[in-house]
Amino acid sequence: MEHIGSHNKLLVVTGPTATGKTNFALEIAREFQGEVISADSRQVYRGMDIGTGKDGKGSVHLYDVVNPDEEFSVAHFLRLAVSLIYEIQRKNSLPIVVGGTGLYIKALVEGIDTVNIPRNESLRSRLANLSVQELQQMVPKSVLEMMNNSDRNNPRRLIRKIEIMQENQNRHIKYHRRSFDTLQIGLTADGEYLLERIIQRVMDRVHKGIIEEIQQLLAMGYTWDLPAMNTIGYKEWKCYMESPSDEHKNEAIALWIRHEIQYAKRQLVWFKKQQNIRWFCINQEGYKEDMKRIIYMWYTSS
RNA sequence: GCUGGGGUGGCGGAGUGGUCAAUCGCAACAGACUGUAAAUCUGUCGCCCGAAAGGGCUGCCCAGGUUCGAAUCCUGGUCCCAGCA
Repeated sequence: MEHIGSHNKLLVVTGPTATGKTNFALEIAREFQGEVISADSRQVYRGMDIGTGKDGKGSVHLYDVVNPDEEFSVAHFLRLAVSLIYEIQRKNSLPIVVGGTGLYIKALVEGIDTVNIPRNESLRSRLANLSVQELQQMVPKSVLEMMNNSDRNNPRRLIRKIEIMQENQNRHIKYHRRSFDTLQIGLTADGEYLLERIIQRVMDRVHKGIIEEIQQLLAMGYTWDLPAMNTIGYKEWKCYMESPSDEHKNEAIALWIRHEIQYAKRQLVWFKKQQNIRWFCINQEGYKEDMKRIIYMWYTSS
């Protein structure tokens, strides 16, 4: 399992939505003999293609790995991605992880301590209807004090904390960071330009048939309360699906665009704190050549 | 033209004499984030001074009035909506 030299290289392409990450990654894959792995929490769902923008379907790993009513999380991503990376490296190819799900990328690059502690369904169902205050009372003061204010008020985080505490200590096996020789490329764009691209892309997806895609998902029995359906590009259509009209359609599109913009901003907040990402602005002349130069230098170094 | 309803902060929408710079939702802005992360959560959100506590100013269509005190009551104006003509 030892990887040396160019055999343990890992290229990561990340950044906010609508910056052309996937297409760029596919281009690099062709030029550098690599394989693309998606690091996207929504592209894993089968049947959700248009709304999640699965470019290069057929030549990207980790698209379509579960059905929309199945569970998926960073832990699943990590297991799948790590074994794929090893496999690709073994073939002497370059693994290229591309995606905007910041947590997934971070988990892959920096490791994540408690991944080995799985969900405890019975515990979760017991806690499901408790209020934030009740949940807070279940975690020790010392732990609570270590949490920041927003986490302390976040039921999901509290439940996870409780879940972790319930596990016995020996399950606390830390996830050891794989020591990949990693280069992280970040793609971004000026505010104005990013907005234009987002709007353009939403309209494209409407034309490509997002409505039909959702109708199909609903026909297959998937419901609006699934986490998968709580996805930008899908959730906005609930009202329209229940009573189709031009008005509802326009509302859905407007909402979708807004959510997409908000999402991009949230991503940027996250990325601002991530170290070791080499950023490139896509509305700058020659950015692609610069990136390729950097990648080439890294790729050929030992 | 008559009758009824209504005009509140960027928007939607509470409030019907004091505890109201005005619940709440949305938007906006700032931020958090280690098994739902395209998710979830936090803070700010009239203007000015202040790190904060706090203080000052303007304010619920407009103009007057009643009252110790009005977004809330009265009068007039104006605009919108519904019903009747």
